[in-house]
Amino acid sequence: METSFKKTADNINVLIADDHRMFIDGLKAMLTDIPGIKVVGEALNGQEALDYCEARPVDIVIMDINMPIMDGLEATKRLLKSHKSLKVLGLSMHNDRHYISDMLKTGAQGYILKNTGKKDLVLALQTLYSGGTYLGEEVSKTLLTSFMKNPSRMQVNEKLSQREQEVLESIAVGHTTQEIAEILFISKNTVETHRKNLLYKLQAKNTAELVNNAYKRRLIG
Amino acid sequence: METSFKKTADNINVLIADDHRMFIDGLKAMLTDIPGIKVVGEALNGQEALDYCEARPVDIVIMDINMPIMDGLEATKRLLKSHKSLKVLGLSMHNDRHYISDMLKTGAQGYILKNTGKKDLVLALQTLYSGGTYLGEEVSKTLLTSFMKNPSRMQVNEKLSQREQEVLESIAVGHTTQEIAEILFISKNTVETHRKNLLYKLQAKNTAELVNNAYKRRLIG
DNA sequence: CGTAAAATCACTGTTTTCAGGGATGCTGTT
DNA sequence: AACAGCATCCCTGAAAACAGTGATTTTACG
Repeated sequence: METSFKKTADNINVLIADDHRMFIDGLKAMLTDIPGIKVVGEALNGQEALDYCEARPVDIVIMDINMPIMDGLEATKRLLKSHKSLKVLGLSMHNDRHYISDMLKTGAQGYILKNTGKKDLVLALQTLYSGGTYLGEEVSKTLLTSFMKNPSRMQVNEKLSQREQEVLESIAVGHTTQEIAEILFISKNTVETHRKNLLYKLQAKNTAELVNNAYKRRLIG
Repeated sequence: METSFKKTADNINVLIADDHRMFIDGLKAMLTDIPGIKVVGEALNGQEALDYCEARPVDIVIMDINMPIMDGLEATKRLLKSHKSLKVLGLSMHNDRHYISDMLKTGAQGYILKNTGKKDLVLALQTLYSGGTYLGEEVSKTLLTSFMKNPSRMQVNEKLSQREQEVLESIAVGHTTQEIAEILFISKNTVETHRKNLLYKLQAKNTAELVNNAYKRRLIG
């Protein structure tokens, strides 16, 4: 339970994590004249976001998903583990089912697209701060149509193992099974097994579709 | 001095074209306090940028490459055809050789990444306004290393024919040569020839790399 | 400690891709 | 008329991918 005393007069301390500095600067400039919201820091990758939150109090992290060093998903997971009261507002340019559900599964309380306007951004921050969940309009639609289409199938085989990921990337750059075997110091047979599992997990019937689906699900790119 | 006031027309009239409204707002906020630069308008796609430039005088267009309706390349081409004195500053998050060279070939006088800071952005705008060309530091590096690696080959085979494009897309979604032949009502041999030419043009050694490279060059996706 | 998931390896046989030639007709341009 | 580019078609042989099974070892976790 929260205290009976609401701290409405207090500023919401916001940390922006995005690898595009221009975007950070823009957001900061955009939020300066919003009363009740204060951008207290910025981070160019997940690791920096973690470091910052260790050092200073933060209410909400606006978290980009695609970042170098440590991406937004991993950063969110770790952040929420150590800072229970922290809120994370997922931010991405991709209105993609996998993106959104990954972020929400990880514990983010909100998800907005980069084409969101100032108004909705502020609304999202306020909603999260008061304990709610915010999804942009387009995002909600995507999630809904996604649920409609999916008769509960094909949910199990979502994540790839470490090894599968490595094989996938190697396939994508054009290596043959034999070459991959040599690169990873394993048998050709093993690579074929991984390839087989990849085809199944990504519902592809050959390498071409495999790479294509991997791009669509942002497993590579 | 001729007049007590310098011509305020010294202001650089900037139009921002980007499909992410949040980014536009951010940029605008970021440039408001820069003397000599004035953001006079915004466009969410290439078509809007064209329309705006027809209606009002613009010095520089900050042009995102990936936009719906009409992308930055096409918009730049058309803009420069009708407005000779206009400058275009290419903007993208991709530090990719093909992106950069496409944009420059189209006639853009500058190219910066979305992780550019305010300082460099202003510098870029001023450089372009005074007739120069501006490339960000990372961008220059990419271009240089690209030239180093490329002993002048592989420039000719840039564009795909209509048929090749169709075959490429069909390959990407997982169809086999035989299936594509049936879909396009042509012989299997013909499809194989197209596939062969695609592999050559995209410098790939198999379908996996083909799809991968096609994504990188934005031929599909 | 048991179990499940991941990673490893193996074999067989069919299908597909890939490399390498060569050939024709139809465009539009010079 | 000559030329380049595109689309179409054909053939062969080697290499790789794919389908279908089965099995062992390692690792992670409750």
